[in-house]
Amino acid sequence: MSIRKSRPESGARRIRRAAEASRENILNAAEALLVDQGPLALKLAEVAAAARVANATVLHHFGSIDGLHVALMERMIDQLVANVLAAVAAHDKAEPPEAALQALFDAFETRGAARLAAWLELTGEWRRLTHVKDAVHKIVAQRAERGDVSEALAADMVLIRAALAMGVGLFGRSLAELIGLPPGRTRQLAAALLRAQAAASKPKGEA
Amino acid sequence: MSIRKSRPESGARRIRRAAEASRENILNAAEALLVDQGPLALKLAEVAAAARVANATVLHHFGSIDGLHVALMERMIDQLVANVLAAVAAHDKAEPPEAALQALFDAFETRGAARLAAWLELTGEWRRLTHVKDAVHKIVAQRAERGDVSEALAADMVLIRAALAMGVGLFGRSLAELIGLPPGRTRQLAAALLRAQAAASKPKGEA
DNA sequence: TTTCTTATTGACATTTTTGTCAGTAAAGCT
DNA sequence: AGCTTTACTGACAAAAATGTCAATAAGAAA
Repeated sequence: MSIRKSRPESGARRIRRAAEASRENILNAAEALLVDQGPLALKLAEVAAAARVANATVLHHFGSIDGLHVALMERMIDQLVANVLAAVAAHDKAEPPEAALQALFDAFETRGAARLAAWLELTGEWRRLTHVKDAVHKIVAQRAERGDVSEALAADMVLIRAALAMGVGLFGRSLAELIGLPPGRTRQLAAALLRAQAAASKPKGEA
Repeated sequence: MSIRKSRPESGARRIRRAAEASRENILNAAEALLVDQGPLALKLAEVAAAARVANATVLHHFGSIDGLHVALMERMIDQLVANVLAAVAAHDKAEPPEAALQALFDAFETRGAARLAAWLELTGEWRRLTHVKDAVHKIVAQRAERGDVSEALAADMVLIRAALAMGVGLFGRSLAELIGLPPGRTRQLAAALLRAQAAASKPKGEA
């Protein structure tokens, strides 16, 4: 009477990946969930279902649901930082401000980077991720170097642009929809804002 | 043996409020939790404890935890809208742009209005709250009227300013802290940005 | 093939969170 | 005072979410 069923009898043959590949698979599913359903969708069962593995598999690889959260945050932060650095690097080259601005906004809007940031802020989790602080400093340093400006000015630039880009990336689409304007309108306006400032700072530089 | 304890015997005398006052009390506690611990802290038990009532009392007044969430969102939205409208109204009077800008940023930063917005965005809940759409239209209309500009221009102004103010309100403090600048720096820079634009739009108006 | 490692899983256990209900008591009314 | 209404509560039930574990099986190595 205490005999376990010896065969799963579910037709699907079991998939076995390398540990790293499996982690990637799960993180991809989790990221997709976060991006288009919000942080509340990051339940163990939902992630497992989206990744098409058993709940226990997720726990096997990440230890706990919190472990998954942290791993996901770190991966997304790394992606975001790489994109932002690329945007900054692109800034000094051909010097078409448009392209660099687009790249910057893209970095914060694609794949829910802004949503990640919002999540980090709401939960206060970013304080525990050393990732974040290092990344920010790296960006400031690179902007100072590439843009050939003082550290202080670079810090200001990063600060205001990041705040603006996050606001646009997180709320831009929804706000435009609410007001009845096309989805890309917010980005246009934001870019115009930065251009106006750049133009004004040529005669006399502030911020 | 099936006798219930007939006396609660807990020394504290039971507090009985008018229904409306009780709802307010609970909403206040919930709002405080949301603001300084994030949406994840909005559990039934935590809210009840913060409001110093029993779990069942919360359910009695709001039906379910979701009911509480909706009620809280609506109340916070109303507060935010009132503040923004006041800021817009203040704009045409004495015409010190500084004061109006400060009021605008205050509206999005105080009492976690920006955090509310982020929560609404992340969960997608704002689509179900007719509150939001009405409020936005009211703001656009009032800006067009008070600022004596076209509807289209007013819409653009509201769009970009809201996005900026939300970005600043939500991430401003944390970003400044990360970069190593004083907490109010983000607001200063944002105000400077808007001023630069206003200056540039005098000769030829765009956005 | 046989052996070995370990990714994978279902069944189960535990914890957390939400919801129900009958009974209690505080305030207004007659 | 008694009566009525209903805010309030503890005890309990139900549901949801997380975590444990022993058994299974896929792939690589021997």
